Amino acid sequence: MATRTRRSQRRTEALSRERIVEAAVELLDTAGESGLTFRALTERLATGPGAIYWHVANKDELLGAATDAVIAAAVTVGTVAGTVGAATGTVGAATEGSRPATGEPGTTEPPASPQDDIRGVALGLFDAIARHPWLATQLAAQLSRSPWGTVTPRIFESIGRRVRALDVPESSWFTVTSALVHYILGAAGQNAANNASARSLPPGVDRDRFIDTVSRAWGELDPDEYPFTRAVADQMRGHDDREQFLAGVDLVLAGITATHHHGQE
Amino acid sequence: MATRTRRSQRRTEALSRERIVEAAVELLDTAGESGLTFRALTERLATGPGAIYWHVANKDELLGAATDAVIAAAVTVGTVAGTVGAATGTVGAATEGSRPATGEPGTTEPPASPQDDIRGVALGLFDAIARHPWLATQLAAQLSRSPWGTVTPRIFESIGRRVRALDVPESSWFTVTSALVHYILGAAGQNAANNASARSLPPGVDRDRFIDTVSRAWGELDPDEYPFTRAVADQMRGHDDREQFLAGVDLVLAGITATHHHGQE
DNA sequence: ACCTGAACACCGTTCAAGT
DNA sequence: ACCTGAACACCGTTCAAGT
Repeated sequence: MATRTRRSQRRTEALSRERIVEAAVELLDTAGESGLTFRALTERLATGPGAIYWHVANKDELLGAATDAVIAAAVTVGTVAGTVGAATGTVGAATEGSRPATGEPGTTEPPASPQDDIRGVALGLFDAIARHPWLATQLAAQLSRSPWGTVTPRIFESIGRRVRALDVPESSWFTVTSALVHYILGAAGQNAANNASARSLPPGVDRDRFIDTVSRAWGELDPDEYPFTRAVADQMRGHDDREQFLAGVDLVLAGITATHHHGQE
Repeated sequence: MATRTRRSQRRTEALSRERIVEAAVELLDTAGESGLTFRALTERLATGPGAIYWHVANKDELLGAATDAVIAAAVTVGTVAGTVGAATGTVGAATEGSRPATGEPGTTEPPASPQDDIRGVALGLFDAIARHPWLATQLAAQLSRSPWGTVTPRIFESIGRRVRALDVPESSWFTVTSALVHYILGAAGQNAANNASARSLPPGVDRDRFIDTVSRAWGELDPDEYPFTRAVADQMRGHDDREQFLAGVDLVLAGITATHHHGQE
């Protein structure tokens, strides 16, 4: 009933699309996908549903805008650390994807290779999706609703620029970039899904214990139907999520190099 | 109002979980994700909501069961054409993934390479997701709800067995299989998303015109923010979806071979 | 131009009651 | 054991009315 102590917080700023999207992201982060309702939103923003509908067409558009804002921030910061440039969606732009990661262009280090650059962007997306687990579902939904929207091109552009820096023939740019983006979104999405369900477990069960649980469950599958899965069940234990993710990126990068050098049309 | 001519069809069979899941899949296929409601379901099954709740815990479980049934069928048929074996979820098992595809183990052909085998399974999943576009969203949702569920192991097992047939060291099985599965689900999901929104366009606009539209939209993006995406906009035109998908699979396969042969730990 | 808030249609879920 | 169907709580969305 009583929502913390935040109720009717005497609106200071005027309502705006930006403020609404910001509140939506907060709600999604703290209360999950099912926590984003117009009633929760109106309470948090101390207004009525009609006011929100003045700035936003409907819930789908709101979810799309929230997704776009977070992705835009994650992808923009990837470019040059510190130089945020033109972050159109400003929600949390300063902190998104800040964790520097393996081969990120650092402070005094020599310019990174295109490969390291790609790893950096990939990790930025991976971390953003890990921080906002609802992105896993929403990215899929958003792409269904409008692939001509802004979120796909944003990701595509960010990866594609680095692909251009590899020695891949121009005729393969689209195929290669698509493959990278698909792997990144697939892997990051699955990871976020894992995190989301780890979070919903009985409290006191932390991340490691969760992987342990899944690993054990896989180890106890029917030996006739799932021999392989049983066999690798304990390989998933102790593996760091981000390392695992990067290993996959490297696999695709290796494939790109191999395919290009051998020149098999 | 009037639902075709199927209303109150004098239930012949007794209600069962299987029949409910089957009806759910049909509803999802014909009416989309928003078309699956308990009211539509009760009408189609000529029963009340209470009856459904006797067999199924809630909507999430129903969606999970529908997803699992379709994935199980798609993945099982991939093994040996015609020998369906133990198809636990029988929804449309006969027709799922039947289109033989490039390197599928055919009638009189020599046994396919592990690579061709992997391409076959990947295409089976790709086609299943293309036929049931709601899978794109539901796979993501399902993995969030219960990664210890049966759908992940099913896909993992199916790909993993073929990975074992490649000359990859056992210590890399998990990483390599994960990478393949992530790419497949990511790419198939995005493709299904495209199909889904192509379908929701004003009628008379077919698949080709849709890609044309997106391609043109990408070609008209801001040159300052999206130079790369603009440049490859017309590469996406005329590209066959399945070929594009297989090219990505080949890229990952090439990466696996390259990484293994060079032995870079 | 921007906001209010009651009202509407619809949805997932429950449950006392039937067979 | 299995099914019925009215009822409940809640949700997205609308709209006449206000400023």
